[in-house]
Amino acid sequence: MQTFPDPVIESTLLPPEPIISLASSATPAFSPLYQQIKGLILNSLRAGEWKPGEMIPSEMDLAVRFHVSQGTVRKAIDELAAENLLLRRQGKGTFVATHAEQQVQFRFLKLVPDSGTRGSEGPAQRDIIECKRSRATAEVARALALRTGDTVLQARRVLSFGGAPIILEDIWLPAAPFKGLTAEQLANYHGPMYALFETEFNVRMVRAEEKIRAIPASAVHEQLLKVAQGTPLLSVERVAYTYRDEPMELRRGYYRTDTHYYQNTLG
Amino acid sequence: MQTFPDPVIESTLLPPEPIISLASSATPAFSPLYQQIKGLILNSLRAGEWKPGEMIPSEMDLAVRFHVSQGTVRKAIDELAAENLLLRRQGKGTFVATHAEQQVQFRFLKLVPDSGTRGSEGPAQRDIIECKRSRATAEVARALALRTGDTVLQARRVLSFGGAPIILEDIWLPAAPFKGLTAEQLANYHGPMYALFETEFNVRMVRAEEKIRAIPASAVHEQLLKVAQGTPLLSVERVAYTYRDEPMELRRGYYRTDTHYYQNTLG
DNA sequence: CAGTGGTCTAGACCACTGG
DNA sequence: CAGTGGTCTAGACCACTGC
Repeated sequence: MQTFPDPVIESTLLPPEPIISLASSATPAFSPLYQQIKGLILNSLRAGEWKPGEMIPSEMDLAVRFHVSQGTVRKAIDELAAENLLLRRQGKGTFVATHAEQQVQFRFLKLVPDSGTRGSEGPAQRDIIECKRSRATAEVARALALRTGDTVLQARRVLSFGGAPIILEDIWLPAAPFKGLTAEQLANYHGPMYALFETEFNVRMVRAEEKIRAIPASAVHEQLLKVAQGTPLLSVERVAYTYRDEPMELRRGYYRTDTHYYQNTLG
Repeated sequence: MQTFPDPVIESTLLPPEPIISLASSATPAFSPLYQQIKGLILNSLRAGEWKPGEMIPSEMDLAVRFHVSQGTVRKAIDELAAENLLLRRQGKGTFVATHAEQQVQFRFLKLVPDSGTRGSEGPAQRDIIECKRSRATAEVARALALRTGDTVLQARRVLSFGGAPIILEDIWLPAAPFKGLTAEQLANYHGPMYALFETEFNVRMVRAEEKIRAIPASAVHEQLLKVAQGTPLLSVERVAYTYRDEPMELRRGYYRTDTHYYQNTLG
């Protein structure tokens, strides 16, 4: 800011924003203005001020609101867009990213068929095998930052592509943030789960960590994935995080890799 | 540029650069100036004007050289840095990224131990098992954009962590770009391969694609990785690319995942 | 202290979208 | 056509590094 006045938030119709400053004194941790703006936008996203799929205010509007230049807002949005939290569309506006869009339907699914491309096998078929409320084991509790014995929602489903069962998934969700979600609801829902979470519970999965191993198929796998016991399967354990970096889902997937492979790009 | 003169390259000590312009007429494909600058910097990298680890000219110097503003050069460098081709260090300069740095030693190796962190097991031990010149099979040729029967360098090695053999790797390199590399040289080299490629052959691996599957251990795996035949292993097939997006290495890795796992982050 | 990258502003104009 | 994001410039100052 230098010779310019500190950006300060005037009272508006919206809840007041924190006062922003460069804190030009000998601060131990210097934080650039655009990072603070990024934080403010993130707060609005967390608070649900703009919902997934909606358009956020224009760069100029935000610049006025935060009392900074358009360029500073722009840099903040740039980073949020790079993290896939926002989506810029030239000539239209900037939108809150969502899992409901067809294009990014399978952004978190890295399994592709040996021949053809992602989706060339037609739409995925999702069959819920089992769905119940249960208690978190120590392992599940650790992954979801819960206490052992806390209530969790548990589901098991099979994903089929081109008619063949390819993936078996066990899913654990903390019960609290998904209050009102019944086992029946889950069992009867056949769309992408992350889209359901967004629209019904204002829970958006933003980032995930996967641990991948090779394991032998068990009797359960034999039955549900139609592979012989002992057949090597890809075990993909995923913990998905929200805007707040809270773990919100544990998912253990078992992938058949005789006709598909897990694709990864190293940059 | 608008009312400013087109940026044009004057004759310098360096080879002349292409003339840059915004091509403001009704061009079918509009390319912003900073993208063109990015391309010019990339060309210099490809040509080896600045070698891995070296510092490139300052933003101001490049702005003068390309007849654009510092901000435009900055945006070009920003993208190259985001792609891990350049490395910015505040107060020092911008450097050509390299695999020789300790910090990014294992940027392409995503296997981590169940307990502890990457490198907590001490330095990796690399044992070359076999190393020879051979002919590209159809499969290898396809992956490396060669013709079947072209000469390739082939190596097999075992990586051990904490004394235990964890990874078996088969590596194929096209012979032409690595002219002068002998099987003996490879066999006696025990550092990170990508660092050797940079310093000795001006070949820098920039990006890689991996296909991951679960496969049963064979007799070879039993012998070299000390696992029972049939034990599920992670099969990681990697094709690594250079600045020019040419495939320069095919690597088939077999990972034990009983004590380690493949870690991946989904953004 | 000079030199580097990093931040911030202000203003102009371009490219794209939709009514 | 107005409104949006996208590009480009010029200039000022800040933060960090090493001599």
